[in-house]
Amino acid sequence: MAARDQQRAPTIHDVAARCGVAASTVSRAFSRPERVNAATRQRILDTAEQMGYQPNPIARALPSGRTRTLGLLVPDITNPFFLDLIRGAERAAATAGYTLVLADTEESSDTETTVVDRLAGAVDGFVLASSRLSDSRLRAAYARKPLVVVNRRVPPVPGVLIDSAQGTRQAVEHLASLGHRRIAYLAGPRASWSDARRWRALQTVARRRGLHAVRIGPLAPTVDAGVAGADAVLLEDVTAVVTFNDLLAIGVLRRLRARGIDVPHQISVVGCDDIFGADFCHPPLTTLTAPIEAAGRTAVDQLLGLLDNSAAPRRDIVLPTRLTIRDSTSEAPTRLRQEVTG
Amino acid sequence: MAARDQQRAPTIHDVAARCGVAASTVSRAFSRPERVNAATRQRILDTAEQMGYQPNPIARALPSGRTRTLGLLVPDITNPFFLDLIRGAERAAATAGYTLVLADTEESSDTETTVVDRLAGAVDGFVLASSRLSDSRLRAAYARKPLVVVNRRVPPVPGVLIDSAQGTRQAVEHLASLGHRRIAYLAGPRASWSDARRWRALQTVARRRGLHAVRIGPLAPTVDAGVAGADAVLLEDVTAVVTFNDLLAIGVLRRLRARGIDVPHQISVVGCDDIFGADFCHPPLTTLTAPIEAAGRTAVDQLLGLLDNSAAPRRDIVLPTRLTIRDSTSEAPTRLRQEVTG
DNA sequence: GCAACTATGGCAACCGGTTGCCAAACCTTG
DNA sequence: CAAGGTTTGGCAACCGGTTGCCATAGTTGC
Repeated sequence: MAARDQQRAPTIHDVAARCGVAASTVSRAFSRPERVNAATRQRILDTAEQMGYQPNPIARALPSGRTRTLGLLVPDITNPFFLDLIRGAERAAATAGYTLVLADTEESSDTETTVVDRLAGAVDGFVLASSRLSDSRLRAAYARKPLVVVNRRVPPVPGVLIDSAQGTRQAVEHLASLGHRRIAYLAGPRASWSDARRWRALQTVARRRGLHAVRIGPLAPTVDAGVAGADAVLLEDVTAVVTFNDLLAIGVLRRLRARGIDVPHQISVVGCDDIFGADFCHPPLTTLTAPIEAAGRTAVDQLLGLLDNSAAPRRDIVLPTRLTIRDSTSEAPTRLRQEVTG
Repeated sequence: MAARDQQRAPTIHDVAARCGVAASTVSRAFSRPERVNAATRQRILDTAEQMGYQPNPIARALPSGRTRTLGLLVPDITNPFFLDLIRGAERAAATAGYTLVLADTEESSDTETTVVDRLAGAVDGFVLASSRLSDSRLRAAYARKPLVVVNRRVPPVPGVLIDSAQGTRQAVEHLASLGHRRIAYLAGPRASWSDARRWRALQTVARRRGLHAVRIGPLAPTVDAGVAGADAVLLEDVTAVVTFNDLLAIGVLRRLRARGIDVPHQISVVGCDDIFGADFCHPPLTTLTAPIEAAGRTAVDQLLGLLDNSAAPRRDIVLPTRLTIRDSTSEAPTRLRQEVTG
């Protein structure tokens, strides 16, 4: 079976020859029906069908400069958070007849730059999720190509933001009403916009409710980091932990369990995102449910809007989170010291 | 900020003009360094660098017919199994300097055909994971384009197979040694190659060990189907369930828990794949660990091998699974009837 | 019956690279 | 110094479509 003999795909010229017309007529039969006689057109369409003609997207893209392809860059495919994001983006792209190119930037700003440069000529625009690029580099990229960022705020680059501030408020009030007085926040990556937002929201509500809040981190947004973070939490005199994301929370649950600490009765844990698994880990995780798939979808829709620049001057789109209460939170233990510090 | 003014990217001609050479010389400066004077070449490279020239991948692909892009089609992005597969494929593609196009075929053979047709001109080859295409359609596609299938055996199309037969044998022997005599198999989709393999392996070992095995299904490979399947399991007089995949197993765990049935002491559960979450569900799942990411990587490597048809006539690559014992299996309950039937 | 208009299809340039072929310039060598 | 060989760079065709412009034929109106 040596060399595979790819039979060359029929081109517009093959169809034209078979029909006895010019290639341009065949082209128009597809793209400008009104410019060609109905009978001729039908004949061309029939022959094309019969020959199995498929327009070559590459050749089509060259003159027009439009590939009907979108690039989605994520810092780490490994993270299930991005699974939902990819899913939403893929759905939206497919619906619009666009193709999605997926790339992992490996949490590296340099890799991200390289990939953007390499792909720039091959896609009509980018969705950069949790970009590690600096603001200025993002703006520079935006000047070259249509671009939407997810979970970054870099005007004038349009962004889709999952805002956990509101959800965080709910989470802290939930904890407060359960009698918790001292809580820890397990922070995410230093550069994360979401992390900053969440910590600020948490602090604000904690102050208003008279709770004491300590920040631990920054940490990588992974299960392993959560395992390590749990030990740090135990050094603090707290009865509840709020984590940057569910991966961290799951790591915390695992470690606390290994150390024989009962969740939620000794320590309550609140995650963020409600990723796959948050509902069946042990105990099922109280978490901030984030519309991740919607974010992916929205980002692509925004990008498509940018592409036909018909669209009005756009602003960031903020999607809210909400608290989902499961079994990893309960009343604060009474046996621990709980003097209110302020 | 009305219409975005995309500054046109510099082309080979712009660089050529700036250097006072012909475009072809610039092209050769990149692709055939030995065909151009070292000094000239350096001058060109410098100007290109300074002008921010990036070769246009589309234009490059047109004459060569090679896009350095691979298409990965999965039946359902929602399934975390494919997350690992995507990850492996993306890594392998990136390593080889290839770009990955991702598409969801929505479990539909027609969608899959459409997507393959649409993408055929834009990619150098396909990886079809758990394809829903018929054998003949797969062979037809293979005649048109380099192609690798995952978890399908359709000679002469090269395949990467995660073979759970060996692992299934281990799983059944594990259950047998724990005293289980009657086990149920929760089957996956009807068209699944893996499902057929597993059921056959399970039956064979069961017979040899004098166990009774019943098959329940076919079922969709989802958590919800597992929830429903659990009830069917309870109608059978069994002490253990082996499921087609972890999603089903997680559904079973959830349902049994809801019905107050203790896993593993009343019923043992064995999953398959060891997806994200299998280690932290409750109880942590005994499962067949499948090298999913390796499968994605291998499939892409196979495909790349096909592309420089240097490669020798290739055969299917079979990757083994192995049993990972966690806490969802234990000794068979003694209070249940256990007469050996057979 | 002729001018003016419309419908239809072909020609050729173009998108941005790649590459076969040729020619000029330079280098060897006897 | 001439003959032959080697370097080096330019020209032009090509990949497979799209599209502006023109020509022809057919239609309409007066």
